[in-house]
Amino acid sequence: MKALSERQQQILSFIEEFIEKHDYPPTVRDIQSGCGISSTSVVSYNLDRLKDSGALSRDSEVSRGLKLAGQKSGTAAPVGIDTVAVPLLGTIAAGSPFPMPENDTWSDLTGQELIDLPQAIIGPGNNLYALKVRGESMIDALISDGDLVIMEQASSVRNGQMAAVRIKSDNTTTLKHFYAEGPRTRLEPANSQMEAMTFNSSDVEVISRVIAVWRYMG
Amino acid sequence: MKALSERQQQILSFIEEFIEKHDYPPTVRDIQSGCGISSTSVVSYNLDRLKDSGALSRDSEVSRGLKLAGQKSGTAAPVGIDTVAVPLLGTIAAGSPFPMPENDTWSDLTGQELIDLPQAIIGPGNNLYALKVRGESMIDALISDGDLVIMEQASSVRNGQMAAVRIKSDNTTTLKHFYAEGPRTRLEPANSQMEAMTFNSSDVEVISRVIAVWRYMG
DNA sequence: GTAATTTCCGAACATTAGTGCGGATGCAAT
DNA sequence: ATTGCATCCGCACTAATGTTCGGAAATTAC
Repeated sequence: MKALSERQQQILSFIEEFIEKHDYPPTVRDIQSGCGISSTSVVSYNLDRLKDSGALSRDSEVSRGLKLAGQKSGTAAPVGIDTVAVPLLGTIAAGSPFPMPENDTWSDLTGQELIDLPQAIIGPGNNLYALKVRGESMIDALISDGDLVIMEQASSVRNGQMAAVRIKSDNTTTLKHFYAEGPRTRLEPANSQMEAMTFNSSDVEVISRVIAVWRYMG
Repeated sequence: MKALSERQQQILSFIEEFIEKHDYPPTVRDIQSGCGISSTSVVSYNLDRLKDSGALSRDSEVSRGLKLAGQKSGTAAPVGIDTVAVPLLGTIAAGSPFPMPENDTWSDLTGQELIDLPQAIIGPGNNLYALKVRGESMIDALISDGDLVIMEQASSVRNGQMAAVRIKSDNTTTLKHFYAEGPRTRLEPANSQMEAMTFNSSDVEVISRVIAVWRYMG
């Protein structure tokens, strides 16, 4: 098999980088400008060559219809791990309204930041999102300023799980361990040195389940 | 709490299947026919909703400019992110000797559990390792039972950083914020409601720098 | 009930994007 | 030189694709 030309190598690695960055393949014209090529037909030509050589597969007449084949031998392919992209929806601070995925206030977030986390440490979970903690208002949940809280949208949780719950009568939201005990609901801080509180179950609304906490101090 | 509509769920799972099958996201019209929708504008409308809810991110005016959030990224697509493999060296509990990387030869990590973490959230760092916390002995460092502590081997740290330090006279090891103040060294709990302690600097030995804490509650 | 909101429809419209073609350029073998 | 081949150029053409808008239908709120 004929070796790939310099241009083809260039295009190939551009495609790779592009996919890594955007999660979808580039268009012919993306490649054109990205590789400093003066005509789309040159890209088209080289893509055909790359397809012939088996370096990628291509769906005709389909925009971005590119699929990279396995890495060429010699380049040490980093072992890909399953990751989950979690959107960082904003910050949570004492007194501020608790951000929720469907909250309109956050709807027009442009360039929503996504945090990639390994599936292995996140576990299963569907509507995940992350919030950055501001202030020390959740110190009794062992969560401090700057922490990143990973949450899962949920309207109910099992006993013992930590959740973001809203006390309707206070209109306050806190993170506590949740225990439904019939008509009453007990909320227990993570710091067991502090006392639990109980409320009427109808006064407690579960907003989200806390999946994990990430604290970075580097 | 408002959940995604049936149609939005349908679209979401179609996108997921499509990416799994093709390695690139679908077009608006792919979704239209795939979900039996009679107008592209309906798809457009619901995609905007899904974007608002954070279920996906979208590049405007870009064909197939979709990226799922909170879902597994396509399995076939090697969208590798930079990861760091951190060895889990053991557990740390009150009273037990503090495990150190010196105890294990770095080259012989067979059988050691490795934890993959994205480089992006770990930051730089050389001799990283992880310890699992057992017990509540570090509650005053805002670290509780089951937490995973990411550490970097270091014999000195900057003031204010959290470190694993050994008090030689006690032969105890704790995690505290470290402040070198000349002949004396002050160790401050993360929980600022608790009091700091000072020791003779010669009595304090820095073992490791605390990089991050991961608490999983799912 | 009415009103407000959400969702859907249909049909354009405006870009975006893949393809084709004639002709150049460069290079190596003849 | 001349041929053959691979690559590149510019341009146009067509298909693919995202967007918009008025209005209808369904749903929810009051």
